[in-house]
Amino acid sequence: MERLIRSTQELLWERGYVGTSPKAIQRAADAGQGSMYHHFAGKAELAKAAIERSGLELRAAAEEQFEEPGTATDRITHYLERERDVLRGCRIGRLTADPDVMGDPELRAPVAETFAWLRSRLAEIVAEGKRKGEYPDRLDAEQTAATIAAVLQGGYVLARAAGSVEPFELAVQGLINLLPEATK
Amino acid sequence: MERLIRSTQELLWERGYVGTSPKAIQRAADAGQGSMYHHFAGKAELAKAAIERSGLELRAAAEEQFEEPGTATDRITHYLERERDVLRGCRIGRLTADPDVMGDPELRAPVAETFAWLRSRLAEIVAEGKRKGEYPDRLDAEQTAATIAAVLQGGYVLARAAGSVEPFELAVQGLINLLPEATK
DNA sequence: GTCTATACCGCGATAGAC
DNA sequence: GTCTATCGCGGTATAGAC
Repeated sequence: MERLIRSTQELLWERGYVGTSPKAIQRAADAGQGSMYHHFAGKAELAKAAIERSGLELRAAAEEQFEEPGTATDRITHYLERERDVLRGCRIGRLTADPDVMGDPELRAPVAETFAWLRSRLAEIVAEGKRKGEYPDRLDAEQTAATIAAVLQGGYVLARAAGSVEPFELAVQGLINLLPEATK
Repeated sequence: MERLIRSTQELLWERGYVGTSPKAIQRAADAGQGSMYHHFAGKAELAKAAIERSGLELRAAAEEQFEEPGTATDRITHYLERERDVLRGCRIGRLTADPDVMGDPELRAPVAETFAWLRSRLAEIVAEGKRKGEYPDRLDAEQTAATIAAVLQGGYVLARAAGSVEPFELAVQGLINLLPEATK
């Protein structure tokens, strides 16, 4: 049952919801048909569990960087430059392309919540940077937070399109260079 | 045949490659089975034509903004703020999530080329801004170009996740505010 | 060129045995 | 709880008539 969820997470990441069949999940989890349908009502319910799990993991991984000591830019930079499996893309952001996920409120909710959390967490950090004089007052925390999150998500897209991590790294460095710096 | 391509473009945009069946295309194009397979060897070939077409259209639409008069920031801002069907996402960027597209060199090529073009075109504009003294020398044109493209692609992702254009608009404004300004 | 018929396969789920 | 059998449906393609 744990294996079913983990396998579903992997397959959703790689192939999305539409591209993932119950049979493929069972194969990957080394579980039988009966087992899967005993624990979960169907594909959607299993996907829901997997997406929620992935959302929690994303938050935990991000929070690790956010809690690092240092200035706001330090923490944001840590987060942006964290080691990532860039060419696999974002497990959550990916689902945004899936009409069956976006069309089902149960599946969509964890996706929406994950990004809502991420943006508000980033906004807190930017706001703190403003309070401490690291950033000018005119910098809008919500806007900047959205920009940071977007660069990551878009970086994945560009990298996958190019088949190379380069565009991702360029985009991230480009953003870091644009962030206001008190020290320069 | 023209209708087949157009319908495929629409369906790929909405449902992706995996989620689009030949039958659905035929329905949308009001064409028969035989007609489709007469003109195209199969789903992949038709998709290739549709993706190439969408790539050309994306380039044409972007070039329209890039050719506007004004400073580099003006032109970039025009491009970023152009009216878009944000919640539908990017027709090309979307395909990046599709393993069957990324796995087929024929289908992947037009996706890769479109973004390669976009980034190099944006880099030219940034470079011109540097030459004209609008941007400082230390601004890296390729990095900044990647950042701009990423904000758009990521903005779509965030907007779709939220079910609202707001995050897209925040991300775009956040980026514009981060761009160096000679006039302020 | 376009139509209809046909084929084979895998999807997603249910049923009932063990 | 897990297994196997079975089901109806749609995906993707081919064949041959018109």
